[in-house]
Amino acid sequence: MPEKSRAKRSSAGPHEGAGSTVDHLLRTVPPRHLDLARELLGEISRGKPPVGGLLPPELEICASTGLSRYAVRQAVQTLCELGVVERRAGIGTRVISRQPVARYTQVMDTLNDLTRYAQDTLFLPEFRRTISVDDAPEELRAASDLRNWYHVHGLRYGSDKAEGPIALVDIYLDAAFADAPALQTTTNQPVHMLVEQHYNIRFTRVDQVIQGTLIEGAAAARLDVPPASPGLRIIRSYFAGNRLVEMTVGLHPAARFSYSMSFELTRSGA
Amino acid sequence: MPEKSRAKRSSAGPHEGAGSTVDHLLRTVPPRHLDLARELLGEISRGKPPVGGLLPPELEICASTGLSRYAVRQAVQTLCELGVVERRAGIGTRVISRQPVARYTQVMDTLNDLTRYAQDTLFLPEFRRTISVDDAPEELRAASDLRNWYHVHGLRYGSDKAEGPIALVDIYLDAAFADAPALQTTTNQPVHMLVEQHYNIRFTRVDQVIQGTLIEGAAAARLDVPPASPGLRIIRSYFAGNRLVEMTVGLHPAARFSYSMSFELTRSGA
DNA sequence: GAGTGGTCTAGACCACGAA
DNA sequence: TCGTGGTCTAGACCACTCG
Repeated sequence: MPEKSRAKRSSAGPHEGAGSTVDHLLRTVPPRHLDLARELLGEISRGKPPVGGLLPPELEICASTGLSRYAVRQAVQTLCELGVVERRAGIGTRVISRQPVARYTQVMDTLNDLTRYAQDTLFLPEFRRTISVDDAPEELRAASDLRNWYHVHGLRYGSDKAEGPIALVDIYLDAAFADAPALQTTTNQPVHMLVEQHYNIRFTRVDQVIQGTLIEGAAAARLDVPPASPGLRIIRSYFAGNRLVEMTVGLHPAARFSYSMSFELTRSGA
Repeated sequence: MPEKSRAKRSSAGPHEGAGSTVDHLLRTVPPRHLDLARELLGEISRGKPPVGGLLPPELEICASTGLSRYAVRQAVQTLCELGVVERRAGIGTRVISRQPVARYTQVMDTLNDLTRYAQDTLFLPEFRRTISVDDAPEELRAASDLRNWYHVHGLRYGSDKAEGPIALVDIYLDAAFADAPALQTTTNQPVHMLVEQHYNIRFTRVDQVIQGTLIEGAAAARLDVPPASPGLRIIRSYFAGNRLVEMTVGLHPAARFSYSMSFELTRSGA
C-alpha cells in the first residue's frame, strides 16, 4: 500500500509540502518523520525487528509509507540519536536496543563539572612522592598492575577558608605521566587537565564511585570534624584508551560538601 | 562569489552529486557539510559571530558557499549537536557557546541509570498517603509551594534479599499526578516512568544531590544496620518544564550501596 | 554487480516570530 | 507582511559491503 491514511492531513502529492491546505484550520499535526519514528520505535520495542536484526532498507520504507527518502532518513536518524539503531553503509540499519538509551545528558563541561568543585576552591598540596603500588589504596591496586605511581596529597578548601577544608585529596598518577613541570607547582588547574595538555592525550572515560563513610582519627583531625562524622568518599578513575592513568580519592565531610548534578533531556527531543 | 575553491574536488554543478569523477583516484575527501561545520566552528571560536549573535540565514550561507540548503542544514545541525548554536524558527541560528560543550556524557539510560539500582532490585511499598507540604522534608518545601503531595514510603532490596534492604525510600508526587492506576499496585517500574506514561509528560530535567549521612534510630533498625552507621542520602527532583512534579529521597547504608557512574568522551569528536 | 546507507541538488510549502 | 528555520519531494551520484 503506497499511502497510509492520516487523520487531519490529506495525503501528499508531488511537491506538495508538509501539510495540506486545511491543516492550519484544525490543529498542528506532528511532522510525518516523527510519526514514522514513533511507529518504528513501537515496533522495535515489540521485537520487530529484534535486537541485532535489520530494519527494512530506506527505499523500502519509502515505498511502504509513501514518504520521500529524506523524511525516512530523518526518522531513522531520530532512532539513531536515541541509541536504538545503528546505520552502516553497505549493510543496513541494525537494531541495537529495544528501548531508547541516553535520554538524559548530564550537564557537563570539561572545566566545570567533572571537577565542578574545583571552581572557586583551592587545592593545597602537602607532599608529592613516588610510591609503589603496594602503598596505594585497594581500588588502585585492583584496577592496574603498574608498579610505580606518583602520589600527591593535599587539602581542598572552599571559597571561605575559615569554614575549614572541604576535602582531603589523594591523587595517584601513572608515573609515566608525572614529569609535567606544572605538576611541581601549586595550581588551580585540575591535574587531569594538566596531564591532557602536557602529554597531548585525551581521557576517553572517567569512572566515578561515591561512597558514604565515617571520617575517623587523623582524617577527622585534618578535616576539623569530630571523629565518626559522616562523609563522602569519591573515587575517580581517568582512562586514556583502556589504560588507567590517574585516580583521585577525595574524602569530604558531609557537613561542608554534598555532590549535586543536573540532568537534562537530551536535545533532539523526539 | 558563488563558488569556493576546494582542493581535490571540482566545483559542483546541478545534480552532480558529492564528488567529481576523479575523487576516487585521489583520496576520499571529507563531506562538504563537515568542511562547512569546521569552518563555522572555527569562526565562532574566534568570536564571529559572538555568543548571543546570529549566524547568517541558511539561504545566505547557501549563496556564499555554493552549497544546497540540505548541506548547509547538515553543517548547522552538527554545530547544534555540539551545543555551539541553537536554532529557532522565525528567529535564526544563535551562537550559545564559543566552544563545544559536554565533552563527556554520562552513560545513561532511562531504565538503568537514573534509577540504575532499579535493575535487579525490588521496591516494596509500605504505605501511600496524601500529605500536606508541612509534613514533607525541607528540600521539598524549599522547592515548591504546592500544598498537597502524594507520599509513598517503602524499602528497596537488592537481588539478594537476605543481605538486607539497600534503601529506605520516600517518593513525593505532586498530587495532581497521583491518580495513575499503576501507582496503586506494586510494580518494578520506576514511579517517574509511570507518571510520564500515564500523563504523557516528559521530565525535562532531573536534579540529584548526594549527601553523606549517619543512619540513626528507627531508620537504622529498618535498614538492619547499627545506629550511627554511615550512609548516602540521595535526593532526586524531577521537573516537567519548570514544575517540580516528583521528588524522591533514598537513604542507603554505605555497607550495601555505593553510587557509581561512568562518563565517556562524547562521540562525534569534531 | 547489486544493494545499502551517505551525500547532495533544486525547488516547494509550512509554522513561527518580529516588525 | 516578511524572513527565519522546519518539513518534504524527486532525483541523482557516491562509498561501502557482500556474494
